[in-house]
Amino acid sequence: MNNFYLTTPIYYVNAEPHIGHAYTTILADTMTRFQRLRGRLVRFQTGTDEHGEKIVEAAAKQGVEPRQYADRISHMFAETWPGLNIAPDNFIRTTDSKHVAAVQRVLQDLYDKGDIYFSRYGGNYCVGCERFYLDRELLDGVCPDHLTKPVFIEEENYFFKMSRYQQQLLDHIARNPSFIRPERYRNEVVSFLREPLEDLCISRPKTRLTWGIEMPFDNRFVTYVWFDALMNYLSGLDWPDGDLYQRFWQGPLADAQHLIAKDILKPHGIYWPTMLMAAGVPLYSHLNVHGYWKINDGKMSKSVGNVVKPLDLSKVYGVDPFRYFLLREMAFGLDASFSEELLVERYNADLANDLGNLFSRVLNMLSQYRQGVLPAVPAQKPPASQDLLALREQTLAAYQEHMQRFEFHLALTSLWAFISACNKYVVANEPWSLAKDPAKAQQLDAVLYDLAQALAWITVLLSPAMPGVSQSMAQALSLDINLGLGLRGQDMLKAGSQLKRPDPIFPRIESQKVQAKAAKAEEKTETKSNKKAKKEPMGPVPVIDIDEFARIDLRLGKVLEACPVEGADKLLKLTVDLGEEKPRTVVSGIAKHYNPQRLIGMQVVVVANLKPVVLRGVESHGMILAASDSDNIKVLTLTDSLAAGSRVK
RNA sequence: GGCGAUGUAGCUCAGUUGGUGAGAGCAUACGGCUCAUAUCCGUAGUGUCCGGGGUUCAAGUCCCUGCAUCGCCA
Repeated sequence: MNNFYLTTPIYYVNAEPHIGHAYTTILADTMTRFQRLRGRLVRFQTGTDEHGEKIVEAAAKQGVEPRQYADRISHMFAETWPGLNIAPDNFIRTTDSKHVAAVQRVLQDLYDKGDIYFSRYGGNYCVGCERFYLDRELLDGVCPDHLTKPVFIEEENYFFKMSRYQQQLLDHIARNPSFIRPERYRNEVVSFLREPLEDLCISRPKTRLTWGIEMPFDNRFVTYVWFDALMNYLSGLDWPDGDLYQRFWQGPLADAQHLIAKDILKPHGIYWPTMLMAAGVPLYSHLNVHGYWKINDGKMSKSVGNVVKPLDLSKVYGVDPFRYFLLREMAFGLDASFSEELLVERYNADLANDLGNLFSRVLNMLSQYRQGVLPAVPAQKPPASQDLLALREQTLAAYQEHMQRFEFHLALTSLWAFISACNKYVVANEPWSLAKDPAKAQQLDAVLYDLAQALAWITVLLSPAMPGVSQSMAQALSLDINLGLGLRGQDMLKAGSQLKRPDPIFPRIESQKVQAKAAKAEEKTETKSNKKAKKEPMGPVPVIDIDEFARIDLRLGKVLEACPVEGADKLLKLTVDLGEEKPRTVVSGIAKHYNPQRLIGMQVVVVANLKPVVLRGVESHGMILAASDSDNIKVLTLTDSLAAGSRVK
């Protein structure tokens, strides 16, 4: 079982990516990074589901073809993932020709085999719901959702003989208790399977729907939802003949798993396995099911929610802390609440205080007492050293066990117990006291050695959840994170290597600031209606400390291009080199005071970590500093020249 | 309406097959340290284990019922 295949659902393109999509995909990314760390061959697939009536409607609303519409939203999904440090190996679309071919192939096979049949049936059809209702489902003869009377429609369609595989599936689940996990979801499926299954309607006549995959044996119909959507897991592996299919699904080393949210349990826990049985394809090994994020919880959504969507919080607090929060806060399988407040709490307690501070204090002591050079392997270890090592091994075992079961929150909890033990280890040994007594130099060496090795080890175990941050941690430690040695419990840092003392990796978020932020947002929405009211009087500016100032990333930039913004008399669109891969676009309100030509080549100071904003249709990534009095605006510049991107403070 | 899940300290959750005083983290209060991002370490509390009824020597843990929240209903 060395080849690990993990999929997310393919996301329906009737909505833009939101926190639910992000959560599933971040979990999958974390899991696949973990499996890679263990040395397994890994394939991680996500993608988009693009057919169906809703897409036709949505496209029509925007006056475009379904294909065009699907392209646009699908790209939106594909482009969201790298921004969240998510790196899928494959992005599949149900409009891909190879997917269409695979769907038609399986439909033809099952039709030939007699598992798909044609049948006429009549029923109460609710136009609003686009579905048929059984008599017992109706409320006093009307649709329970729309409260309208359904129309009786008689229609012919194709059906999949799902009922034929019901018992076989029950047997399979009985033999493989963790086929569907956590347990609660297996129970749900099993209890559903105790009732007789009805066959699955898998087609729509083209008179009602054309945006779909045509039935290979009847061109009057397209296939509806299930075969189209679920088959992506196989078509993405070039089923039936591809090497990938062999390696990741059918072969003896294959371990294929799905990850879904609980709302699509039935299609994945019942339809999909029975479809696989019918097609003679082996079943996946595990269906992993997670819960829902409740967003409208507490004040946050009211005060800040208008301004900040959950996904935008990743930009405010950092992608990796955002990932950590999602992984740690939700007990896998259960529902959880999402709010900015909870995110900040988690960030400060776990990341800033426990981990960030440990990292900082250890590297700082190494730097102060040993010039950042890692001491040699100590001949004599302090008594608590063995305990720390034992805990490390214990933690490693627990961490791996939980990760294998998708219990991310427990894996991280166990890692944090070790981080906490490291902090206790510092206090117990008091390196600052040892440093004052030259006779205790060896003891000090031993303590620092243990702590540095612990940090390296933490860095590795953290890397699946926080790939970006652990990369910079590794850099400070001169650690090659890709060695994967962390999982073997050995010391990874070489004695004598030079460690750096980095800036705080998780600067603490001041809660007062958060409150102030929320208050500001509230104020903003309130004053929006009476915009004209007044300009804010310049009251006394509150005193801030150096840390607060340090949160503003000021950089030296060189203006490459400058031109007016159409339809705005005050704005200039500037292209500024900040020493990054690509120059940035920055919009500045100085058009009345500067001729664009004069700005080109000028060195300016840019607020580099300002939240991007769209001004007159131009997206601005930063702000140019300028001084102004009642009549004039003057851009800040340098009399000498320095490299673009230099830090200003 | 049908099926299912959940309801344990202010918050988020653990509590194995019913059995020694009901736990953890965060938040709160107090004390200690000073290497560190006003961080870390230690100590302290609080709970009609959703309500009601039942089984049992013994129930947060099993049964019935009510309430609340959530999901699914092809």
